[in-house]
Amino acid sequence: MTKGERTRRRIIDSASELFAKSGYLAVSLRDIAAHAGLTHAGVLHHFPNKEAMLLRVLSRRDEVNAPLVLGPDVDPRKLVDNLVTITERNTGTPGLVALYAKLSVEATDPEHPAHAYFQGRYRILRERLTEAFAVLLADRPGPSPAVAAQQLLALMDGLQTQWLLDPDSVDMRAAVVSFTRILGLTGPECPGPTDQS
Amino acid sequence: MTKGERTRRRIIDSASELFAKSGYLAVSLRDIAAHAGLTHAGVLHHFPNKEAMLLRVLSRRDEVNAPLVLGPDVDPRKLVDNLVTITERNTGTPGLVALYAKLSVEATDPEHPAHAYFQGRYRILRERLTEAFAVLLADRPGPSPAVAAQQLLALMDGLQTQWLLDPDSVDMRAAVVSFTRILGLTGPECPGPTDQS
DNA sequence: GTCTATACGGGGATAGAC
DNA sequence: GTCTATCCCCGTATAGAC
Repeated sequence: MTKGERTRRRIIDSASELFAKSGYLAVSLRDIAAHAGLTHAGVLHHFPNKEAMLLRVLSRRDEVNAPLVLGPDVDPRKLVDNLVTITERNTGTPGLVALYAKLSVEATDPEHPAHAYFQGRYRILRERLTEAFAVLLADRPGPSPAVAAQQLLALMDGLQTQWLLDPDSVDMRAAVVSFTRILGLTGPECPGPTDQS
Repeated sequence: MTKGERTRRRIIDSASELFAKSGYLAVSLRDIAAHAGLTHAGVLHHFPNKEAMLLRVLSRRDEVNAPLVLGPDVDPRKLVDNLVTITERNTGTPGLVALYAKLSVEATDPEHPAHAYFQGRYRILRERLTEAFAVLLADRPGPSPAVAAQQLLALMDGLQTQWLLDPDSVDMRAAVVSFTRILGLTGPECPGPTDQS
């Protein structure tokens, strides 16, 4: 591992920690640089701009969550479980949840650097969920697998906004589990992995 | 109408237009001032700071939509219809949808000027929807009225993100109507006001 | 009351020395 | 690869012209 790679890693670790604690806007390049042990100009030698660092932080998180949903070997029932698990896990990292929520909406602007990234991300997620739901919902009344996929993704995103605004107002996990149950994606037996998390 | 009032109006019109196009953070006081035909210091004569302008823009839009949901004389069934109507209407004003979506997520930050505004907005909406659903869902299986309220609001918000990213990927109205139907808020008869919109 | 001119501290980004 | 110095823009504040 070269010196540059080590420095880049230090920078991203610092950015990740500071972003998660205080959000993207409240943290300056000078803050990150100081935390990583160099000047803000030094940081910008390794990343073209602040936003590129943010995207790097987020994509590193995707490397953790993506296999739970997009992996080749997750069967439909397990995929639904994993979505609940991700929702649970999100409850522990409000900083990162806020970052993702902010970026996905900002990226709504076609000129935004992350526009294509999020377009592709949602398209792939919808496709993957549609496939899984087609199996689980075969011949059930209610929405088509494609619509159910849109709905579940939208629900998860929208719940985050309400939860970030007022954490006590919403139980994200309960709302997601409840939705999978009315759709018929989950049996009424057990709400997921465990009830305590 | 005094000269001051006309200027204030011009400023808010400009701010509304620019915020809708680019979001709150990306638009500067100098941008707004130039669009309204004065200097940024002139703008700050009419509004104490940028935050006050934002809140003024938000409250002006609420004057249109709020009666459809929060009005004292909307009965439960009509309220559900109105939510579908708002969803339909949103399809025609992507700029305003983007503004609200961006702001509601930005405002997740406790330091954000509109934080309290959006906290209160969601709280009231949840309360109002919970009351209405309590009537419509009496003794039905599925989520409690409170959870159903959280879910429907979350669904509407999340659909907007997907729709703004890729308008052809999602039919917001269809997804909302479908959801009200599985909940049992709407009978299977008619999907709402009309099917063509 | 309405507005311009100007200044301050802090932000992201760039140029060029070392 | 990292620094210092610099640039321009931001929100905000004040002084003063009309």
